[in-house]
Amino acid sequence: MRNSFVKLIVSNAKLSGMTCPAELDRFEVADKLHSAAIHLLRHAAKPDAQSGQGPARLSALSVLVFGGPKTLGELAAAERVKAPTMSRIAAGLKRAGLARIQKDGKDARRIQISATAKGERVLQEARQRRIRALAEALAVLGPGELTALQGAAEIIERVVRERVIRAN
Amino acid sequence: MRNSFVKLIVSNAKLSGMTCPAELDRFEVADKLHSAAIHLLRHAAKPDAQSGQGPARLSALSVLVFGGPKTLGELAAAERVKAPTMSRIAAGLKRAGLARIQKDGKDARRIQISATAKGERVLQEARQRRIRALAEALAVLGPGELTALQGAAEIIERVVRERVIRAN
DNA sequence: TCGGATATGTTAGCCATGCTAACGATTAGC
DNA sequence: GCTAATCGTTAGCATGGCTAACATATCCGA
Repeated sequence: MRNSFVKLIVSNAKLSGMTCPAELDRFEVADKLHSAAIHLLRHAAKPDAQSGQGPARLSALSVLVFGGPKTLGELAAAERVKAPTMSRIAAGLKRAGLARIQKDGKDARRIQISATAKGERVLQEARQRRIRALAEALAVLGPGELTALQGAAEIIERVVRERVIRAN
Repeated sequence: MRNSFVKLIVSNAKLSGMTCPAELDRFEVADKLHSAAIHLLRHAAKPDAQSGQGPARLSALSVLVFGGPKTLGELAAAERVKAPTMSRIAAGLKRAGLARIQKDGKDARRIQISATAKGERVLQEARQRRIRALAEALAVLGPGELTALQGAAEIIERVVRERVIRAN
């Protein structure tokens, strides 16, 4: 999936249709952000391989660890994935001993998926490795730059959340 | 792959070992950035599906369009992917008429991969859709927030680039 | 110059992750 | 109670990562 979209102001201008300066800026910022996000995630993803689990499983496991037990449908929705995909991910987590699957007492169609102690440990270790790798990279920054990044992260979350809500 | 690592200050403190406030901040910022990057890319990736090409192909194609013709090895290195993987991606691009593959005159082992006119068009359209989706999301922001995001993107690029160089 | 080492791609085959279609079982609702 | 909706699974397809093993081609040292 690895990427490297070169940032060309020229092509941004072409894309935006040269409408106005504000428009141009948005496109430029969007392009830079996209590239930065790709590079940041590529950097952060490296340590995850050590866990022996794929990204989909780690991600689903994190939902279970931080969000508590979920039915398959809930987990699929949380991960924005279709039910068959999550069915397979859950089976993989169970096979690896990271999650348990129990019947729902009230609705026999449903299943309850929850993280095991081993699952919690594996997730925390993977998370620790990933965040530590990023945090080490951030160690070269001063407090002002850290604050800028934190603010940017919050802006991004807000913007994306608004879009998602509008889309639904 | 979809993710949603919940940000818990408590667990950050646990991860950092409670060494000092600056350490804690780095972990917190790292976690927020990671989450924001995932959500941003998830948002930006949606329009790409319209192109009918997978992300790996689009990404490799962008390298060809913006970086010019490449040998398979060069393209694999640019995408941080092994040769067999890029071999298959290149075959897919050729099959879709987005790239051409020519023999290298000087070294018969090598091949030259380059984007076709159709490839350029398809990439620009996909890129346009993707960046436009992001730019629309950014439309709710004021100039100060845009500037903050741009600065953050530059900081991220700098930090990650330094790490990559150091790792090599 | 020749022959082994190195470099470059390809093929085969594994696994993980996404999807849709089709199905089985269960529950809800009229 | 019968029909329709819901929930999960299975089967099958495509993409995209990997390693191992291979075929060529080039390089380099004896």
